[in-house]
Amino acid sequence: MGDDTSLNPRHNKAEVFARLRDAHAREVTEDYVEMIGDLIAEEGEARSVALAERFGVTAATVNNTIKRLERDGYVTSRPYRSIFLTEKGETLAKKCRERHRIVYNFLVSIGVDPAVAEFDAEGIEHHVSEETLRVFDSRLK
Amino acid sequence: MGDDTSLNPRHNKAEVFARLRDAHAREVTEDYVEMIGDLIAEEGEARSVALAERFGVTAATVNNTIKRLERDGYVTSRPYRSIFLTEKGETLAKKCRERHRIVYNFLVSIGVDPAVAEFDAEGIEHHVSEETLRVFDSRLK
DNA sequence: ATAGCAATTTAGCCTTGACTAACTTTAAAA
DNA sequence: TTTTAAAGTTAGTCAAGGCTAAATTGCTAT
Repeated sequence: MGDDTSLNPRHNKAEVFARLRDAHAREVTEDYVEMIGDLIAEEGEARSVALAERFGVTAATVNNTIKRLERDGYVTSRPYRSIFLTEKGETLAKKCRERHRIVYNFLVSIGVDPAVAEFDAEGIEHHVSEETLRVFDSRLK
Repeated sequence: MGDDTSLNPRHNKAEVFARLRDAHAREVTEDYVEMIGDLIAEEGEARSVALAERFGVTAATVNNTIKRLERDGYVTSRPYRSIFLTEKGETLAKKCRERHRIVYNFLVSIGVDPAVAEFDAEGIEHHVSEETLRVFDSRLK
């Protein structure tokens, strides 16, 4: 606040878009830790090949992404071995899973077809603030 | 359908993520045509400097994006002059503005603070399917 | 024990969308 | 009319997130 653009609220959109760009930067990370968590729960371990199949990307792309997640402290991995979540990754995965659940259930509760809700929730979940999430959740009670 | 992954619905997520990636590719385009439309409506013309200020990016970034929008047929522009929407751009802008309005009004209607709703709508609008949008809209009646 | 296949990694390429720095054009003030 | 500031453009860089092709590793069945 205090800059010239804040005088007119109609023109003060830059912050909104800056936060939007931040959200984008986090999306792939969130989707990966969530999926790695799912794979460990469902299949006992998270392998590159399973991530590639579920995201619909190549193994090379998965490899790149896992390196970045490792660099950023969300996962650990050793060459030719499966992938593990760190504490940090585990925490994020849990938060994302819960958020996904709330968004999905909310959409279904207002009458969206479950298949469509699954689709939309995957995109929407990354852009729902804590406050909006609480409103969604309160509507499920 | 018909591929091996479709046998187990839990594992058939690739299509969801492919559509999510498509949505991302369209987001910047949608935000720009919407903003260009707003600027023309509010100020009579859309200049690079105004786009840069409202999105919170540099003039160089705006320039790059406008070139891409021009390549893709959404806008026309001549060097050192203001930017115009084509028919195609106009149509998209109108659709986006309407979608934004519905998402925003829906969030406010369920109790989200207007400032938060403005924030969240900017991210959510790109990930709401036609069907979910209709459900949102029907709830506003 | 090893041959061969599946999984993983590496290398190199592309586009998008961001940046800075330097340059050019336009338009307004002196 | 000239100077100068604002606006726009260009060039070069970077990271993310895709891809293909080729090399390497690990596992399994013979």
